[in-house]
Amino acid sequence: EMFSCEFCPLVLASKGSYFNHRKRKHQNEYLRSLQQNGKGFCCSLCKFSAPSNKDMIYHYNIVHEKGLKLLHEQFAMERDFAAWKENLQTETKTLYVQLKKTRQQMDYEVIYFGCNRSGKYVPKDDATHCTKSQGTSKFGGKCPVYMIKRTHLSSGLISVEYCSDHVGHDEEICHLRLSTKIRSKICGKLASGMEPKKVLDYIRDDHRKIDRDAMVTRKDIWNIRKRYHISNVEKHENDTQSVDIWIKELSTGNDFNPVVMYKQQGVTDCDLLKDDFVLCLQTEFQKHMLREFAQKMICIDSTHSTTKFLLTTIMVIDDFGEAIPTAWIISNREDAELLTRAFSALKHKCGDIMTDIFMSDLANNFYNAWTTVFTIPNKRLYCNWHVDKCWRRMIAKTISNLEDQATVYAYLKILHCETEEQKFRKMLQEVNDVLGETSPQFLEYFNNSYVLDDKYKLWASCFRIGSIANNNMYVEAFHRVLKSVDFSKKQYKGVDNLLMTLIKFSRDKCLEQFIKMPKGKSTHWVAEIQKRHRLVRTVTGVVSLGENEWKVENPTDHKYTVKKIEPQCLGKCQIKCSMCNVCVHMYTCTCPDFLMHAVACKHIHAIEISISGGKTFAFQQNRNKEPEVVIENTLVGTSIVRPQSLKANLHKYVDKIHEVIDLVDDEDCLKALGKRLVLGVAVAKGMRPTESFPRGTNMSSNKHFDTQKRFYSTQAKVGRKRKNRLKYPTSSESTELRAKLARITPQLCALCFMSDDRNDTAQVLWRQCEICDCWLHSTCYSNHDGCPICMS
DNA sequence: GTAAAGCCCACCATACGTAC
DNA sequence: GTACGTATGGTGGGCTTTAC
Repeated sequence: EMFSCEFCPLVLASKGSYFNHRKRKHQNEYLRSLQQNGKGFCCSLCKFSAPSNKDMIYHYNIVHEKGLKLLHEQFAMERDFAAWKENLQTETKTLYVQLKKTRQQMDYEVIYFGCNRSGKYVPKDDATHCTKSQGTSKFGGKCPVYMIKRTHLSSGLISVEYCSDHVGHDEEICHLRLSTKIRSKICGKLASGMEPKKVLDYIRDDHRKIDRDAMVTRKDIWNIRKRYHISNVEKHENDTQSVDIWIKELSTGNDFNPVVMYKQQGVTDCDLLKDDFVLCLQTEFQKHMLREFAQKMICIDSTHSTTKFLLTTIMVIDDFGEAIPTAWIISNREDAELLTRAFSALKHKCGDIMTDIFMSDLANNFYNAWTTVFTIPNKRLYCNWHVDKCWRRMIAKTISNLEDQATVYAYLKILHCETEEQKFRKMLQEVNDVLGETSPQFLEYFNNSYVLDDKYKLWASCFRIGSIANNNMYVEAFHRVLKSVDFSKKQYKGVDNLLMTLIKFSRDKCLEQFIKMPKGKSTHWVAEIQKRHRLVRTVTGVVSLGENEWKVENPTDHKYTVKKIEPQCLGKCQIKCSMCNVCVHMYTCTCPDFLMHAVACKHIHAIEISISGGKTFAFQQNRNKEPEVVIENTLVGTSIVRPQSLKANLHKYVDKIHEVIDLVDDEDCLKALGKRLVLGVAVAKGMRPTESFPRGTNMSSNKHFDTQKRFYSTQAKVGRKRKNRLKYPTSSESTELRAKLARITPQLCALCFMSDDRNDTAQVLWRQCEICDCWLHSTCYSNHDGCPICMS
C-alpha cells in the first residue's frame, strides 16, 4: 500500500514514513489542520496547537512563562500512593480521573489520569433539561494536568510522573467530587441505622475545613444510600423487582408465609387482566385475629395515596373495642371481580368466615365480592360517615339555595338518628313530602339510593341497635395513621415500602395484643365507659316496663328504653365498667349515645347499679356527694436540718474551687469549669422559692400559662370565602322540625315506602292504623296479622 | 515495527431540576 | 421532603495516531 502526502506530491511506502514526513516537512500545515479539525492540544491562551500534552506544557512554559513542573514520585506500596493522591487532590483542588483502562505492558502496568475539567461539553440533540446550576465542569479546552502511574509487576514499585498546575480554568471545588474518606464515613453511618438527617448533622459537626467534603448535602447522602443499597426496604432500584425479591423472601422463609395471593403486572391470569396487580397479605397473627373476632363484625374500606395502587383493609374489632387489621389487599382496582379473586385466596388460607355485621362504604363491590366467597353476613350496614358524606355532597350538588340545603340536611340528620323504628317509619313518610317540595331531584336520588328495596335498613339508627360499631372510622383511622405516621404524609412511596410498613404494623399490633391480654389496657373505650358511669347521677328516674325492660328518664333529655339481652357477657369482653361490671353486650338502649358510640351509656349503668345494688333508685340524692380522696404526703425524709448541712458542704466546695482556679492554667479546663459554675448559679436561682404558686386549682398540668407571641402578617387578607357548612341540628331545632313534620299528611306507605299500590291495581286503597296513626297500603296491611308497624 | 498515547462511542453511575 | 426523569461525565473497548 502506498501513502500520498496531502500537502505535496510525494508518495511514501509506509504509514510510519508518511506521518514522519508530514510532521517534519509540513509542521505548520499539519498543526493548522489539527486546529481546523478540533484535534490535538489547543492552547487556551493563544491559537497554538500541539500534537501531545508534553509539547503543550513546553509551549506554556516557553511562550506564556507558566512555569509548569513535570514531577516524579515513587512509592513502595499501593496504600501509600492512594493516600498521596487523595492528599494531592485536596491540596490542588483537582480531580484526577482515569482516562483509560489499566494497560499491561512489558513488565509493568500503566494507568493514565487527567484533569476532570479537560474537554468540551457537547449537549445532546434531545436535551430538554437545563445544565447544572454551577455549569458544566468541562471548560472547553485541554488542561495540562496529568498523571501516569507505572506499577512494576516484578518489584511492586510504583513510579508516578505528573503535572499538577492547571491552565485555562480556576480551581473550583464545586466541580470536585466527595472524597472516598467521607463517602465511606457516610456509608458507615447509614449502614449502622442512622437517619440521613442525623448523618448530615454529624458530618457537618465533624468537618471543620472548607472543602468539597464540607459541602455535603442531603442529596449526596440520599445518592450514597441508593448507590450502596443501604436501605433495608428497597431490595432493588426498580420497585417491581424489589417487590418480587421481597415476595420471594417472604414465601421461602421458615416462618408463616404472609403472602396470600400475588399477581404481577404483565403476567397472564385466567380471571384477571394482564395489567392487573394484586398482592394480598395476611400474617399469622392476623389470621388468628380474623378467626377469633370476625363473628361480630367485619369492616372493609380502601384508600389511595399510599402507593400508585389501592390499599384495601379488612378489619375486626377485638375485646378491647380496638380495631385490628386482619388482611390487606394492594391492587390496581377494587371492583367485585378482582376482590372476589383475592377473597377466594383468603378463604383458601383461613377458611370460611361467618360474620354478624358487614360494614363498608355505599358501593356494592365489597359486599358482592364478600357474599360470593364467604357465608352471607346476617346484616349489612353502611358506614355512617360515608352516608353523611354522600348526603352532604348530593345536597350541595342538587339544591342551590343555602337555606334549603341546611333544612334538608337537618331533616335527614333527625331521620338518621331516630332510634325507634315506628317513629322512624312515620318520619320517613313525612320527610319524603318535604323533600318532594324542596328538591324533587334530591328526592329521586334519596329514594333510589337509600329507601327503596329496604335500603333504609342499611343506614337508619333504629336498625342497628346493639351493633358494636356504626362507622368505618376504624379503617379510616388506620389509613390515616399509615399515611401520616409511617408514610410522613407523602404520597407514592414504593410498594416495597408499603409492604414492609404493613408487616411491621402487624408485628406491632401482635405485640400490643400480647401485652394487653395479661396486663389489660386503659383504652379510650375504658375511659369513655368510666365517664358515663360518673354521669349516672344525672339520671332522674327509672320505670320498669317488664322483666328485662326499663324506661329511663332525664330532666333534659327524652325518655329512653333499656333492654337486657344477656345476663352476662359471654365473650372475653375487655370493655367492661370496672365499677359496676356492666358491658355493652349485655344491654341495648335507644339513646343516641349508645347507638353512635357503641358503649354502655349512662342509662345502662343506671339500670345495672339499680339491679346489682338491690336498692330503690335514688341517684338524685347522691348528686353532690364526691368520693373522698386521701392524699398521702410523699415527702419522706425532709427536715429542717438537712438544707443547713447541705449549705455548709457547698461553702466548703466553693473554697476548694477558689484554690483550683488559682492552680489550673489550662484554658479549656477553666472554660469547662466556668460553664458548670454558670449553670450551677442558674439552677440555684431557678430553685429559689421567690413566689408561692396558687394551689388547689383544677388547672391542667400541661396548660400553657401565656400564649406565645407570634409574628403576624401585615398584608391584607384575601382569603377564600368560607363555605356554608352543613351543621347537625341542635336539640331545640330538632324539636321544632319534628313538630313541623307532624303536621304533614304523608303520601307514602309506611311499610314499603312507595306512593302507588304495590300490586299496580287501578284503584289504590289506603288504611290508617288506629294505634300508631301510620298510613299503609291496604295490601301491605292485610298481608300481616295486625299493624306491621306497631304490631298491634 | 512496536509501544505509547489519543480519539470516539456506548454504557451506566452520579447529580441535578422539577413536580408532587 | 423526596421520587422521578434525565443531563452529565466517568469508564472501558476498539481503532487511530504518534514516538522511538
